[in-house]
Amino acid sequence: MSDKANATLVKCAIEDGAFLFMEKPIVVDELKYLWQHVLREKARRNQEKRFGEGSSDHNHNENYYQFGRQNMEDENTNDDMGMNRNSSKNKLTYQKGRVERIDFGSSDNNVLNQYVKPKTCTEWTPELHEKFIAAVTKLGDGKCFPKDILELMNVPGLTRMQVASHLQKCRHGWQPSRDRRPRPKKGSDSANSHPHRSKTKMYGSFPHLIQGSKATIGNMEYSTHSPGTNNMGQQQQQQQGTSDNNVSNYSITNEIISSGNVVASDQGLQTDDSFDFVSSVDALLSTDFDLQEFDNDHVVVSNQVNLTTAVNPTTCDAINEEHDFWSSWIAEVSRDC
DNA sequence: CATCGAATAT
DNA sequence: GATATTCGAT
Repeated sequence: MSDKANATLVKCAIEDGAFLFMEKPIVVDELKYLWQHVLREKARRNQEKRFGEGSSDHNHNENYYQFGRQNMEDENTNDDMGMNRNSSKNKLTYQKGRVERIDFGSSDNNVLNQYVKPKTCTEWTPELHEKFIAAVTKLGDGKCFPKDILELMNVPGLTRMQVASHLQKCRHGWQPSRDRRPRPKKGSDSANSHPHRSKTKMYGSFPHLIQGSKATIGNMEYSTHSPGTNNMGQQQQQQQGTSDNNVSNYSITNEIISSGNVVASDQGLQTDDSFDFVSSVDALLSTDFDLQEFDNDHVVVSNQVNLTTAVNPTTCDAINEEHDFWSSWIAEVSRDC
């Protein structure tokens, strides 16, 4: 996984033995399809056993075999495929803050949101920042605490940590250093509505702008006065990601296609939105994904999957095993996310 | 025990 | 540079 997903990187990963390259942050919808790759590998190996492995392009796939061995046989003996290991920590490296999306604007985008990869970071748009400023203003100097700000802002999905982070940024860039009260070790507190705050520690201070310093929110510059007069709106929401790579890679793309390993796109695998396990197992039997279109960065698979491989008893067993495992695994994952 | 916020990581 | 996360402090 990487937060960069240009074709060159993907190619390197694949050549190094990766089975599938995923762009971070991972979303559950992409994860749902992972089991198919495991199953396919299993099926492939079953076939290999029966027909002998020295047959064709064994060399070319050396790394690929190793990958399979480590990640499947090992964990089969564990019988939990490693899911119990640091289960809480492991949970997909699916970090809360990273997948959150904040839309306090238009409402009709729920459907669309299912397909759009969440942004990695909260973007403090001018609109968001205005709410922040409003809250901070209302609270006043000495009472600007993330929790209170968060409440006043009343933005669904926004977290206290994010507010705290933003507050910190504003204080750093904006606060005159002279106003910084020292931060001594201990101190008995007595005043204020916040009983546990030391007087000396500079809690809840109002974000101030240093004279001459620049602070940007979204792409607006803010000065000490009237932070509200900006109308840029949110224009540049999500552009980047489509361009930004300098590699011309039709050949690379073709390699990926012909190697048959990678099917990934900006929007996740789009073969089956309903995620039906039974039909997905069938789908697994085919390694002939139909490639419909691609750009420099992505390969998109089509909706139709051809069932070209015959089913045999051995394969069926393998399929059922994997099916059961991934069913529960994904169920668990879904629950926690 | 919640949460603050400077320091640090990403 | 902006945002997220950590971690000792309160």
